[in-house]
Amino acid sequence: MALRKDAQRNRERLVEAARAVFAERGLDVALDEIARRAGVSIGTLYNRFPTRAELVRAVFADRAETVVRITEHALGMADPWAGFVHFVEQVCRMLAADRGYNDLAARALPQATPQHARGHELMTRVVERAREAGALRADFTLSDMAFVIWAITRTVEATAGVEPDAWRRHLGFILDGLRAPAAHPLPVPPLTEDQVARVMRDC
Amino acid sequence: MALRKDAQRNRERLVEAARAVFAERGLDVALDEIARRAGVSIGTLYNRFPTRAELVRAVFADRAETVVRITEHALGMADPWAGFVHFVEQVCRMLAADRGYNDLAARALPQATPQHARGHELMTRVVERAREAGALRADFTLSDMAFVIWAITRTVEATAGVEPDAWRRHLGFILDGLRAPAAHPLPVPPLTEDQVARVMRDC
DNA sequence: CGGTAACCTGAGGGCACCGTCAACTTCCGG
DNA sequence: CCGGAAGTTGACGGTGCCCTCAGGTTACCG
Repeated sequence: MALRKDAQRNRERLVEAARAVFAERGLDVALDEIARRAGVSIGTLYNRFPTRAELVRAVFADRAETVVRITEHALGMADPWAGFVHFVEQVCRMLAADRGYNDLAARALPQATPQHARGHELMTRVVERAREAGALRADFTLSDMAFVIWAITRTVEATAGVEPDAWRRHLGFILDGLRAPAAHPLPVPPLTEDQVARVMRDC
Repeated sequence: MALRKDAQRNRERLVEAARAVFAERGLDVALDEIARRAGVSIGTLYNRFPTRAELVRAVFADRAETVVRITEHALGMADPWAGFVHFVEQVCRMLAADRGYNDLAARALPQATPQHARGHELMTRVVERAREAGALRADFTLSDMAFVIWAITRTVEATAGVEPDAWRRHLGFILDGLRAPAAHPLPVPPLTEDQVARVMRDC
């Protein structure tokens, strides 16, 4: 059962307005501001998206695909380390460009979506390829990517208004710690898949 | 003009209650919960601390001194790098132990206080000593400490409920990126003192 | 002991946001 | 063109927190 034509149009307007408002004000804006910006009543917003999470999911659905494209490009690069760096840099660029996406990543990381499985698999490949080439330190696991993203997320939050490129410096330090020759023994094992899932579930 | 005896007692109760509540629930708890926990009315809380920031300052005033002690201990260590690591580790331990302090560091870092000047000077010495010994990378500045703190802050926030020691692993990666031999050219200059100040002022 | 200034109290108005729903409007198939 | 299903509207009650202030209470000085 498809949506009626006007309902479909309103839905698109809402997503578009939400995209803009989330991007500039973050994920916690009042919903009625989004409705107003979409030229639609607050009731309609709740009709289409009974919960804030559903609206967020609709707005950022395409991001998962973007991440997939980034990983594919990374895997196409000759140098595995360069591919890894490209991947991380591009994802961080997305964070810096959109306060809403930054908020999202700070809480739930890539968020489970249809493409999530594919993105997860490709990310794994990017990481493993760099590790097996001996460029990425051997004790780095996929779940450690969370640390990288979280870290940049906070720096973006803090510095966006003062020096929007500061995260690049921060990422420079991080990457230098991930190269194989830099590795020193770590005091604690990585988070398990299960723990990562639980962290994300706790919103 | 000193406070009346009962007022002084209430003040202490409030700070004590706030310390506990901030620690377990973060800096954004409702103020009336603190008043209730202190066995005092909300009006009294506002009498003593007209603004939330003043209460926060009172609660965490002693932390500045703790940081000073940590730096002094760090400077007493024979190995400059070990001193630097000790300093960073201890500060991060404080973040992990207190959700309120973690929140505070995420926003304003050490917060300007009386001891701030001394703490700032000692921190500078810890950093410079490690750098001049050739252990800490040469392009690391004091303002880059913000990245370290911010990063851990976020990881603590995300993982405190699932794996309270996860930050130690994250810090391991970070420290490996700060050793001199790990250094690769950074794409962007450090934040200036002025920029750091502005970041902190924006709450 | 007063008497006064300092202090405490907690009900209440304000505000911002949430989420609902009965009445109204629009679409669309027949 | 019409009837009903689908969709829209926005006022409204609910919630949680903020902050104030008039009236009652307590400490302290002489």
